[in-house]
Amino acid sequence: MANQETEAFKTRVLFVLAHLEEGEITSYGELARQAGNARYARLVGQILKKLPSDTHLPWYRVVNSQHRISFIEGTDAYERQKVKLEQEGWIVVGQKLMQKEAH
DNA sequence: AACAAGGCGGGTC
DNA sequence: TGACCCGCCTTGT
Repeated sequence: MANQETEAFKTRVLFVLAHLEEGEITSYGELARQAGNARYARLVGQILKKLPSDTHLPWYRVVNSQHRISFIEGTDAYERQKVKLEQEGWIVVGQKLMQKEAH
């Protein structure tokens, strides 16, 4: 993938991310797909990882395809994401994310 | 230059 | 359900 293309891809990823609404979640693969390259899920992870810690972007609305938080359970990052999601109506059952009201 | 590791995903057994 | 493997691309060493 050419450098220029990579940049464009990143830009689209951030754009899609910025437009996720409260309570909505997506996966790395899905985000990659929406940004135009379904097979760059890993790249999405790297992009999110590099976001500034004070970013306003909803990085926490991105989970993996099994609907699980990708950080290792118990780590700070994991807890931060969990808290954020819980504030938006999600709960962690077992390791899986589920909506609080629906069922 | 070579290799390992990553906030992954899909498929198989 | 869980443990693998394999493809993907970028980054770090």
